[in-house]
Amino acid sequence: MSDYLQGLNEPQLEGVVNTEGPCMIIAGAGSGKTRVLTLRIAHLIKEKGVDPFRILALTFTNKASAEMRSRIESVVGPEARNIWMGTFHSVFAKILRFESDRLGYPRDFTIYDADDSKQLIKQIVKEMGLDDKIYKPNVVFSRISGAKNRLISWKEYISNPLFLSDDEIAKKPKLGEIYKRYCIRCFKASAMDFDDLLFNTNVLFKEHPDVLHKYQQRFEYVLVDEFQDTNVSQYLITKKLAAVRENICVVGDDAQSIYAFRGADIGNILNFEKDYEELRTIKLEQNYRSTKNIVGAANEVIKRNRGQLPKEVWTANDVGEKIQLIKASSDSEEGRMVAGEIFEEKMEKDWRNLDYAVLYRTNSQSRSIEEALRRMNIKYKIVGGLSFYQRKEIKDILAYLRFILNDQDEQSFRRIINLPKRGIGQGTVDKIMIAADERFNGGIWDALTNAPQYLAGRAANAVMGFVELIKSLRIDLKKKDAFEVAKRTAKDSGILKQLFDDKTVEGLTRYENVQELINAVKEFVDNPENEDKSLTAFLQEIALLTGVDQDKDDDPDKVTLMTIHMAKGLEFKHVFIVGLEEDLFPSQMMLANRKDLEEERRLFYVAITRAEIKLSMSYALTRYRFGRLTYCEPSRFIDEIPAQFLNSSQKKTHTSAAMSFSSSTATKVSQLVKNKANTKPLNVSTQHKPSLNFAPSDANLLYEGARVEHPKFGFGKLEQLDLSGPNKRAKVNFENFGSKTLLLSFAKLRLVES
DNA sequence: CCTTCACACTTTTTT
DNA sequence: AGTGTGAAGG
Repeated sequence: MSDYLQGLNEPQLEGVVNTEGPCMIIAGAGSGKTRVLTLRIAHLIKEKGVDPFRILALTFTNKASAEMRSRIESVVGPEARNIWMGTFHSVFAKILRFESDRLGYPRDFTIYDADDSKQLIKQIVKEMGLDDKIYKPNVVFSRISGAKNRLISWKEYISNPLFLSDDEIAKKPKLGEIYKRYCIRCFKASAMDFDDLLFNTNVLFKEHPDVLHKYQQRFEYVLVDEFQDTNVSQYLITKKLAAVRENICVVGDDAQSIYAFRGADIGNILNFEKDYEELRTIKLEQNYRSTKNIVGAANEVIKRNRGQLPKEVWTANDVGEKIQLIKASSDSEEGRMVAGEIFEEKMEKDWRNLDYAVLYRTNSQSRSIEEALRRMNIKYKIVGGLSFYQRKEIKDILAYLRFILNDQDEQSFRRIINLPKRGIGQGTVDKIMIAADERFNGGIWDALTNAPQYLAGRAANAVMGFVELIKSLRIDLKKKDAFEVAKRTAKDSGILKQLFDDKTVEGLTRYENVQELINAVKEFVDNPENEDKSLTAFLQEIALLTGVDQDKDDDPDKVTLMTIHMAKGLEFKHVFIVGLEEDLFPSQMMLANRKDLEEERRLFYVAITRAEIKLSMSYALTRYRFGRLTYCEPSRFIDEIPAQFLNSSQKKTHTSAAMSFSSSTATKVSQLVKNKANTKPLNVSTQHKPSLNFAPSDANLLYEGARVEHPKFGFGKLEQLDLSGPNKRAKVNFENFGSKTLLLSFAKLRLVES
């Protein structure tokens, strides 16, 4: 037996050596999934003599693929570099670029990010004279995205009465038309959005059998990681590619499916069994990561979901510490308690910062944690959130680079045409776009170079200045490498100078960020692992970066802060799950139906199973949301963990959450308010102390004219009640604070019997 | 054409 | 709280 097979358990070994034919590995959390996948590939190369060029391995993040690659390399050597491995999006972007002419796209097509897409949708909605309150970019975008992920083209969409009547009922009858225009505009702009990369790959394979055939021949073995998170579009691509040899291996865990909102279809796992009769199914059930307490708690939580694939995750590890439950009076105290806990435990056990992760449901929760960590001088890093490449100044430079390569890229054009200010306002831009449409067959560049034909002198001159700038940068592109072009772009565009002249702190940071970007291009060009050093390749790479990829870190010893979604696949000695409050986690958006709530529960399961040795969960009784203080109740998820796994001294019963809120919470709240009042002594005397029995009334019981009590503002008369729309409001005239409009979703009002 | 100010809306998660 | 949009005025 080869030495790399040592130490594998029975099913793991089976997963590694049975390389032929369709195979599905259901891998429980922490069961050594990545190990099996990497060794399987290593085995293919080393034992079966498969050419690495003929292996296609698809992962969810670049980080996962980089890690797998290096682990394979440690077994088989540098040959591992030749494996086709990457995210779905990056692998098929590469293929699409190569085959772009088949679809009528230029090789240097632009990849639109979600921002670009929404911006374009906004424009289209406006141009169609529709109400952007009804056709919100986010909603429209997710509808379009959903259609593409299910491989429904705009043509099918607008000719299918089912969708149309759906949209009629949703009072958005024009969605199909928007979808159509959106696709046409993207194509005209020589741009593909994220979903197009998969959608168009499907089109490519469907309409060009010879191309499909080529790749079918090339890839003898197809492997898919995180299979539970693939959507129909992705599944079909892999299925088609593997259709000839059927050497397809998928690895996933239905209990960790957390991307249904993005079109991931858990049905793929179930269908897989139907699609391949000869399917070999392997279950990895032994958890090597976590303590018995953590595994036990996770099992109990996930048991509440229906329709799981039967499996029993167990561990031979120690029982370990019980799960710690932290109750805080406010979000900022939650941060302090978490930071304090880390500080103390680090001293006590001699652990390092990198042993810790703080996980939350929404990015906005990071702030209070950051503040506390900073105050205690604990180094931390935030994974995801606003990434480097999403910063304004960076996107500005990137827009220039994109436009140099693709002068049909409308979104980039709009971004840079007047940046820095060169006297080309909205009116002129509109004229240019109209001229492009009417006189130049949609060609933006032609419209620009012929500006004097239809623009007044001053505006025309400004436009010609811009044209000259782009032209000269383009000449550079032919002669010099991507780094030189990026450097000159930053300089010649005037952006660098503008930032340099801004002597504020933010201005300096922005200036440094742009320098940083130029360095990134340099690194890209200098990196021998990148075969393609073109500017296009660089732009593609950063467009498809995933959140977990971008930690180019000097000092690795940092506490990790991130959303639970980003944490999938990672592990830490001590994990904190913060913000375990109703309406936050589970999110209020996910309470409507069982399916959504179950996805939230799987998310909770993912969070729990990230912990190796210790798990802490926290909730706060008050929290600032939308800039307002709101009152919170502990999450139902806390109750789903049996007491035997919890640190009982802290385990509180909240069978009557409202009651406990009225006593202990109310006093804490008033203390909190007092503390705050110290900085603003004005309020001290007028601050209301809620009644001892204060408990919020059901919003449905409220009526106009009622006498109500608010924990902070005291007594008042309900003057106006607006229950229409999602934001139910009440206008209350308070005795001591005057008239205020309160959102009922936040404000707790008690009906006072008269 | 550009700047400033008031406002509304936001927070679900991401390739 | 923070950002983005639209109106008004310069």
